[in-house]
Amino acid sequence: MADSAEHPLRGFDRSLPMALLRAREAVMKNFVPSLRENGLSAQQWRVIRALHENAGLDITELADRCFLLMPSLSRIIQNLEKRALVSRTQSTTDNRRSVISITTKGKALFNKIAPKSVERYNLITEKFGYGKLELLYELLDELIEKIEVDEQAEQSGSKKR
Amino acid sequence: MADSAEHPLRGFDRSLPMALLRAREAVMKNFVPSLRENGLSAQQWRVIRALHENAGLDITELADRCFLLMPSLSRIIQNLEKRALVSRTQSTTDNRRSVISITTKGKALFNKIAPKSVERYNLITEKFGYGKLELLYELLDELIEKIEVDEQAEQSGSKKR
DNA sequence: GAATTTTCTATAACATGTTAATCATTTTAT
DNA sequence: ATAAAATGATTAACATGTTATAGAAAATTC
Repeated sequence: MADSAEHPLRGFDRSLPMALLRAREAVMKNFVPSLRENGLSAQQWRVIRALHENAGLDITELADRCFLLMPSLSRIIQNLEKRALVSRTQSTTDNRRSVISITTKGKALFNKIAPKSVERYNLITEKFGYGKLELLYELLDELIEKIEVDEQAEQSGSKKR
Repeated sequence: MADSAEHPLRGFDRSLPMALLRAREAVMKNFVPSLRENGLSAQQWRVIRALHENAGLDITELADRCFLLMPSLSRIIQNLEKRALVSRTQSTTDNRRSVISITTKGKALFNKIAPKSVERYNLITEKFGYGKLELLYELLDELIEKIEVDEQAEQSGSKKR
């Protein structure tokens, strides 16, 4: 048996979700102010970035890449559309589908913000160490992988379907 | 010079905030359903836990421990108060201060949920490995530490006060 | 090919995140 | 002691998270 049955509820501010949340907040503090100066939230920035990498995505695809839920993304797109940072066209092959693209204005904003983000990111890499950062990525990926496998096991196991 | 100036904007779904977010979401999926069955959000559960560990906290202290902003916490307490899971009294030494305590009903709910959370946590520990989990904690703590130092340097440096 | 099911998107309703503003109550400065 | 500043908590206003629901259009089944 593993040494996993004797721990009570962890120190709470030392729980895993809390640790991840704190770390994320600490990282975000490096990026949010510069975004805010340019009138963008972190989520809006994610959308802009995704569309800059690959313009012409339908909303479901965009939600997947940005890790946003559809209702949130739906509102975000409406917002960005009003500001003419993105544009929407209807798919010719599927009338349900909207295709979102970044506009010239959106690209300009991206080009204004991106260098600062790179700079911030490099600063973090420098302070924390490249090796440790890579190790952290690996651990996070592995954590996700192991946990998600678990979910599938539960679905095909205890639950129906 | 470190090897930090040559990276363009990272692959995006491979950015550090995104990796931390994904990991956190994956972890939370293990806890949220059981909380939800008992009518609690993750944030409400944090408050209940904090008060179970130490009843009689003022709201600022509670916000700090739960890593919640005051406006959010203010609303959460109002909600929990309506449901009689926590109670509020006025500080005798400082009339601005509210002191929040967990009620008997709140404790009962805690005792109902806590075992399941422990179980879930142990499962994660088992799947991911105790050593890796500890390593992850260390890395996250160190990341936070290094980044926050950076913030202070900026504050006393380029910005005033 | 009509009925059923699935998919894509949007909306509803409520909780939370986030910045700014407000208000009352200390605390500090003078 | 009074004015000024700081603190504890709430509210306002808006964006997002989250689950459920709805609607239209495709895909599937029969």
